Amino acid sequence: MAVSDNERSRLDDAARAGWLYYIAGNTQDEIAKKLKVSRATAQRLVSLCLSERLITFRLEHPIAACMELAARLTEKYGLRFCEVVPTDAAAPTAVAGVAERAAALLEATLRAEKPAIIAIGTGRTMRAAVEQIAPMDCPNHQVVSLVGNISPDGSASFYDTLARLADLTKARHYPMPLPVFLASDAERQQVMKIAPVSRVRALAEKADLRLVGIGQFDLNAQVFLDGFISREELLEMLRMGAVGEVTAWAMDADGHVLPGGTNKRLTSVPLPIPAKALTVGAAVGPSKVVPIRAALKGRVINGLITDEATAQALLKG
Amino acid sequence: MAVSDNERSRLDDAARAGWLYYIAGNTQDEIAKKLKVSRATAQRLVSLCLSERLITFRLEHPIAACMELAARLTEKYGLRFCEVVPTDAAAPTAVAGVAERAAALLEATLRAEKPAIIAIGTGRTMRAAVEQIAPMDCPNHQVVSLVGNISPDGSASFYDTLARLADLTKARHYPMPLPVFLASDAERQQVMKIAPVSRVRALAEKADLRLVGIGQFDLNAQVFLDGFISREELLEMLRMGAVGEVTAWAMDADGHVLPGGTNKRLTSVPLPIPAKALTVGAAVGPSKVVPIRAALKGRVINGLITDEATAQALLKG
DNA sequence: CCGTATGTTGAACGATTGCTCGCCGGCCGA
DNA sequence: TCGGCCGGCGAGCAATCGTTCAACATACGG
Repeated sequence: MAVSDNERSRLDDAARAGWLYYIAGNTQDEIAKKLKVSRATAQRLVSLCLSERLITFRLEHPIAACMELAARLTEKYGLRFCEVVPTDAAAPTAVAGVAERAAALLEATLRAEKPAIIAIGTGRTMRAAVEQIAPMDCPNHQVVSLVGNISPDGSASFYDTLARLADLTKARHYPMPLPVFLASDAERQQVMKIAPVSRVRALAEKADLRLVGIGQFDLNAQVFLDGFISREELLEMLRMGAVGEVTAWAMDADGHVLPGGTNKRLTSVPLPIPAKALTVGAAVGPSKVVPIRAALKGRVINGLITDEATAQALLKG
Repeated sequence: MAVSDNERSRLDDAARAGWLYYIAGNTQDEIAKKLKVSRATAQRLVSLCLSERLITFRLEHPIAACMELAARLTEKYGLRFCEVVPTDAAAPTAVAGVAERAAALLEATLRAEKPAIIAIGTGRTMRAAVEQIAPMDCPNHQVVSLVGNISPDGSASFYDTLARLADLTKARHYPMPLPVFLASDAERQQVMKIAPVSRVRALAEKADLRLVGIGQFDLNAQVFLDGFISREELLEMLRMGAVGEVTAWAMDADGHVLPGGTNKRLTSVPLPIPAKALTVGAAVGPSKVVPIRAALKGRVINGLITDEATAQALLKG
């Protein structure tokens, strides 16, 4: 209790420091005086406030060039939602920008009165997006996972996006209590029948918003790097034309979900084609251009969050 | 048109700069390189982004609301000190929160090198504040009472805030060795002259910090409930406009200390109007709103410790 | 065409900030 | 109980930032 009290008051102070710094525009020296701590501590508090995401930045101004790109993408692919953020030339694959927009989308949905069901995928971008969410109280909303949360070694300990999201928002959450891949189609058929799984799938299918990452499907495919599928399987999928994946469903260049290979033992919630509910993909970087284009062509997604450079590349194709 | 284009693109650049700075975490040097401008210009763009409110900060922490309220109260009433603590919805008149802050203020003052004189009032809040003080060794400081410490029945045995404070801090202490009320103005005049009393008053007038409770003045007035004044006197004071009290000095709604009635036989140290030394009032609860507002209006206090709900009510008036 | 008024720019410098390092006090295991 | 470990703290320093200033560009009126 004493620990959590300490913890509490430290975060309180961090929030105070952050408020004084970013909102009231005090210098760290002034903050130090006001909170009666050394300047070094004031600095630590401000930085704690940042790292604990007590404070978040939101850019309100639509940048013309980005708007333009978003409009053209919307037009070209008949999107229901599209946001383009500036590219950071020095770090063209940095997810901070799209993560921030994805977080904004999540927050907007969660802040709505009407109880919403939000389905979410996995990956670096989703993780970063959830990290950006400001703590809030949304017990009326439900968040559900589109992808199994158990890794090949049987642990559920790798970073759990859904749990973190639920933690921050107090929304009811429904993880998919399965390995991402099972051993065979037969095993999958069986498992799909068990109540907790079918319940999660049913919920996911009613989702008002699906937010997913988009992965490349090549020698750097995340499912391969993480050891979910073997090299042989990867190569077979590539032979079958796989270029990208959404919630681990491998797709070819036209966005058709491949009927065989590892897709046969994948437990992710199926992708309605064309996407019915608002389904937003978020990804940046040269290596994501082909997969994103595939997902767009195949109507796997009907919303997109990306950056300027990627948007430009998508429009060139 | 050229102007508005310029304007537009400048704001665009500002937004970009702000994005790169706050969201992507670039330094201004990096931004300067990316936008191909000098660092000075990059700085100007970031600062423009701020001043044009292209970017906003959102602090999602209960403390944020408190800070905001404190800032507004400080502004509205020209305060030198203001703290707002979260309201405990389950116990809107609980003094724990403000007591803790009041204790922190006392401790901060006592911890200072420079010998300080602290004058203190009475009441539930003061008592709770003193209870929160951590024992410390401050023989160089002096604490003095603003209110007599003898109750109507002649005993000095009721809870003695000052003695407890002195006990915890080892500070030299100067109680006011008088009944709170004497029988008449004449008697008061006489008693004021005796050395111990005038010494305490002289000391109190030099106090670096005055910390006082703020009381309502109605049928639940503490001075009435404790039997210091009669029902008839209370009613007379109410007819004269009394709404609240600070160190038992009855004030009207504008914070003017009433010239007659029970104030004529009150022994409390007079309230300099407007308050000169840092004079902090501490109070919480719906019934305290009117008295606090009076004290603020009348410049009886120039510092305040209260809670969110009370602060909100004060700002509405 | 010139001179002035206005505004923008980058260099420079002082202020502010972030970070590293050594120190201290509390906590845990021996 | 004692030593070692760990986390937090402040001193000090290097990086970063904010502002001033003089120079330069541009617009505009004479």
